[in-house]
Amino acid sequence: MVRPPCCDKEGVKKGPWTPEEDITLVSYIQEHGPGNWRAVPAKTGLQRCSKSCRLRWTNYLRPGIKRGNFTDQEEKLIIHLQALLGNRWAAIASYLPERTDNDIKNYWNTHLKKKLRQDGSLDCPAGPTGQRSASKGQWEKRLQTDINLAKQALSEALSFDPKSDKLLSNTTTTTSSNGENCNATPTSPFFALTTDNISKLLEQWNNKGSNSNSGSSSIETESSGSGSNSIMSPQPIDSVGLGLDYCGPELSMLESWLLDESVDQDQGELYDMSLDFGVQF
DNA sequence: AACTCAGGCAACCGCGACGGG
DNA sequence: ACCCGTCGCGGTTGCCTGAGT
Repeated sequence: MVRPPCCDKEGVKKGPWTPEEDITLVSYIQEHGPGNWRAVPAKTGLQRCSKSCRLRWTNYLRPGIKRGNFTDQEEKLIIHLQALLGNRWAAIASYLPERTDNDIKNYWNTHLKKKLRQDGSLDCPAGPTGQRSASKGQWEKRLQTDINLAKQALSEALSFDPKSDKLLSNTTTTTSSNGENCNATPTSPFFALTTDNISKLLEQWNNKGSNSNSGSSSIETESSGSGSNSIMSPQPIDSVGLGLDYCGPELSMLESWLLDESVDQDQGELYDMSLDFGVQF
């Protein structure tokens, strides 16, 4: 059975989004929250398929997306998570809540691949899938190496340096792609600033948000009317005043394991630090 | 100034997973 | 248990822009 493409209908627009379409989509999501993408084109009158709407929101319009250059720490984290997880960009993106999986994927394909190749550290397809041909012993050996590298990178990437790492400083609460609360640097280039209209629209949104969430500013979402979408309900985690809100998902078995191992290897400071950030294991 | 080419990025496509009926 | 609709993800494409000639 061949499934027809979802966007194969007549009258479904493709290609770059216009500022007007962005405004329409943002307005709708502001009112109803993200989700039920199937209904979005019908309810908004947008000549776009549901997938296109979702993609536009998650990759471009969603609050909290940080655009622009990747920091060294982000880069390190991506490199080693890629070594560990392979091309599971969504999983990798969950560690970088301000970046979209598409952004990370693009950055990997356009910058890091090249860089690693030049360094000679990308001599074979990265990730577990690229190592299937190796003998089991070799594969395990390499996997262990990758794991160790990933642990080290995670440790480095989570090291808090307020001077050098803007990612971790002076953050503002907003939301991540997975619906968890996260932060955007107020100074970072904002999303969808293609027109003043969008800027104004979002400003209004923010103002409305600040009415219901005291102490917040700049880019920030508000609770949706229904309250059914957690993505619209900022809940800052930062309780220690470090200026860092860990906004990714709760640490998975992977991180727990990595961090446990780090402790075993006399890297207890990472564990301590993570506790400082209010991260639960 | 005009043209070519390569890089970067937004968007699309297709497949698999998942949940409801 | 099965079917169908929807969503999410990863791979790929194609357009735009800036650098080089």
